[in-house]
Amino acid sequence: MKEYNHLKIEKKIQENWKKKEIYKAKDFKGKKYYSLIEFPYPSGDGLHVGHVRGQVAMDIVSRKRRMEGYNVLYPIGWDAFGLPTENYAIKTGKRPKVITKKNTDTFRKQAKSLGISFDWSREINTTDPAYYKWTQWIFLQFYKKGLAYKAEIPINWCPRCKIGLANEEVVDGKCERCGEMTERRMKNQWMLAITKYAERLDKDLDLVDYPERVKSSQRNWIGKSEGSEIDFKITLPKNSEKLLSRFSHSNLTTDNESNIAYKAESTSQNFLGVLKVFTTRADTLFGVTYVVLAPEHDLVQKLLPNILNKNEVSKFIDEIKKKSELERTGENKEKIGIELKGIKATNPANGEEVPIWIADYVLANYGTGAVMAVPQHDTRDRDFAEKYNLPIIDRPLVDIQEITKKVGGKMVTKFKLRDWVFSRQRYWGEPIPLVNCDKCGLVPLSEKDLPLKLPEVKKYTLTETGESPLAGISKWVNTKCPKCKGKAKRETDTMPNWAGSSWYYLRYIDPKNKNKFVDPKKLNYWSDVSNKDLKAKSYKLKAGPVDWYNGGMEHTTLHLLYSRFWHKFLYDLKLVPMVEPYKKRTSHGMILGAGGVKMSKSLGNVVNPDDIIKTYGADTLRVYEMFLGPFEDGAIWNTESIIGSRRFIEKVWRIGEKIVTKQTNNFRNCALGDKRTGDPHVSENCLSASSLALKKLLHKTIKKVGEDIESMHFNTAISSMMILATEMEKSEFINTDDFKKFLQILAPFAPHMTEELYKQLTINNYELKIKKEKIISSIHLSSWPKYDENLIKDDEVKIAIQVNGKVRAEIMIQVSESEEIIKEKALKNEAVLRFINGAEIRKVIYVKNRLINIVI
RNA sequence: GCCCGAGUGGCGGAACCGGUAUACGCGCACGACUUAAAAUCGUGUCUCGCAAGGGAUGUGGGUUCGAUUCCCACCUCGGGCACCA
Repeated sequence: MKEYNHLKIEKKIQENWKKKEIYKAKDFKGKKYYSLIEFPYPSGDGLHVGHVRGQVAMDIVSRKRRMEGYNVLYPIGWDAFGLPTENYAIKTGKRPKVITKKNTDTFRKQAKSLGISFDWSREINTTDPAYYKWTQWIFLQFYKKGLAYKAEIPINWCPRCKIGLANEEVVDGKCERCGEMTERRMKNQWMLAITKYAERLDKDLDLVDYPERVKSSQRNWIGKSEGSEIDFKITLPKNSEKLLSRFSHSNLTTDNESNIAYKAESTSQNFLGVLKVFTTRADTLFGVTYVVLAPEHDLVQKLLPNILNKNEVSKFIDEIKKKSELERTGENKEKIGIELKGIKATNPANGEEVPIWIADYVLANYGTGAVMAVPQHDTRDRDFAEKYNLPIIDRPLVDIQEITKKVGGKMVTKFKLRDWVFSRQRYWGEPIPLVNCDKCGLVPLSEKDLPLKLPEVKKYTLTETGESPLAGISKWVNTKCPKCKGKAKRETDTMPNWAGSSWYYLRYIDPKNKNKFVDPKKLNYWSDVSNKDLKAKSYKLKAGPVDWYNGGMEHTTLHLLYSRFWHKFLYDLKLVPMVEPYKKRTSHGMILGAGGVKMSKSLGNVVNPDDIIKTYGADTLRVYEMFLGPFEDGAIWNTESIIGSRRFIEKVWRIGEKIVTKQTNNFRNCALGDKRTGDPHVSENCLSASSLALKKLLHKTIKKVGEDIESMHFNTAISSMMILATEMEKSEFINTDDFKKFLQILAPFAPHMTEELYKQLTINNYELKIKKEKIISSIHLSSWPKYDENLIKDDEVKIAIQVNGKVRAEIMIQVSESEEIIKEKALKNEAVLRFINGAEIRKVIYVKNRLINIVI
């Protein structure tokens, strides 16, 4: 045994793992555990230290589960469709497929060099036709159920590049490439009706174990709110003089029968329509002084003939429509609007006629696209009222439910969530598998024609009209209708990069299946659904197949929500057994560069894991990243501190070396066993006080590390192992079995070094030679050590003695000693007496095994 | 503006359920080993004070025998959402 050479050891151990396939998950074998990380986008920059953090954390969990006897599925794949690859292809002329191949090769090599225990036999790639066949297939199921539909919606249009941009490509309202301000333009887009699942996506968060911040962020995004829908009748103004006088003299009663009666009057020939508003504050109905419609509201066009200032209004609407989302909703944007002159709305609560306005601060796609304005209670309405000199009146509040009922409205639930814009005018994505037939209209491809492969193109840039590059390949576009065999054209849009990642966790279960997206039997196994469960149907309102899913906070409202939506849809089609895909979700914080800034190429502060592995080794990098700080928080990278983790690894190595070369006294040489600890190898005689203390410390550490891994407190787990290593190195006597237990709990963190030492120790273990036991193949398949309850209890503890809450002395006590005796001891203590100084003792508080507080 | 999260040494951070604040690591200083250096090991390292002792967990209050922990107000930073009626 020689000096610790991480390069040699790690290479050797990794080759051995590969040969023996020890991380392969086997279907239908024993109790399963499914741990998952978000599969990375294989960018040209290679693996980031941030990826490493998440992969290592779940690797630790997965390794511990294996040692606990679970059949663990810890898979990996590539979320490879996406813009950076496509942009790189445009710039270099290289084929996206080739770029992706190169990048995934790099990522794979890097993950392997980190010693992550992925099951490489299940690797998937979203750009592989064998994979996206099923992405397209699921899309067609959405289509068949009417949940995938086409709609004219506004997109971000860059007037200089003459292309439509995805929201991700618009930065501060400007085109990411040329910096031109983008405009809104109407375009026919594919949509997925996620809003149909809004209620369930909100409610079912109760069924899963997600961090509170993730749940609240999703709930925020879904934006459920309960309110009232109330109708305002629109009429030509009548009795305007009478109304004005009413307005100024009306008393402040809230329960006004004559006002309600007034409602009937308005159903005259002046009636023009009904304006439905949504409000969460129906209680303020008596404070309404005007109503506002979104400029895009359908009713506006219908009312136009009756509006006196229709030219001005039309002009106003045109201007608003041209504006981008940012211009319209940007920060501190001043609200603009225009009154629809010549018509009035009637407040159903008191029959008052109020003016009707349209304004940019009312959104067409939320609620009913119209609001009742109560400047007294709403700051936005107040701003607007002040600007346009609209009345602001104060009226008493009434009961929401009561008033809603009284005015003939109803209580409703609304969501902020909007349907998902599912098409991209891009090349590097899954083609949408439908054709437009002149005769039959939109026709989906049949399953046997899937996958609809992405064709090769010469240019990846968009066409002149802003369509996908696919639109330029007439050979591909012009096809036959699957239904009537007549002429048809393919859809040329592709899916967003969120498509492939919405169901990938299911494919890992059965990655090579050619006939189904996943085999239901395998899915049931990996979801822990037994035949018995199937009969009882008790499993449905649970989450699975994934037991533990770790990923970044940045995916909380997009990927995580989208994949929950797809899963629920598949559940409704009876294709997956449970309503939720992920039982438990955790999120890690970002790793930042020095000074707490994001790592970026332009700042030159990007840390390449390859360099760290080369210099310090994968084990050191793994320990370092886990030791950085609390896993769920962000962390600041500091290359200078890595040395601490390396020292720790080397320290453990030195202890191992000492044992292997027999430079230490080993309890094993003592005969008989130890009755107290039940360890057959340890004799009572050999167990000196110091070595018993070491044994106790070991068992406490086993307990702590086990618990800390479960709660992802990796930093404190490592800290406790550092303490143990220091104590072991100091100790004259080290029990080989005890040291092996230490190696086992360290193994998930530093899998290479511990594997090597474990092997060395096993080979050198003379008892095993005597027993002719088989040499254990890998520490990672050994059993997670159990701690001894008796050994984690202390017989003696140090407690503090406080006088008036201040620590004045410390004493050792036996745990078995009674409270009275301990208090007596404390009151006799010299230092304590000095502070009491004859004063009257009012109270003595004893906290078991902690402290005594004497109040004087 | 709203919703989360967080403020502890020179730095990253510990502290269970309200019970000895500053574990562990980095850095720094000194010492041992060495011809020397590196590595390693040891000692020290919040602050004021010679000491006895006092003061410190963003700030100011409160509850309590006792508060980093609970409550109220405020300040700062990070993240998310943002004209959502």
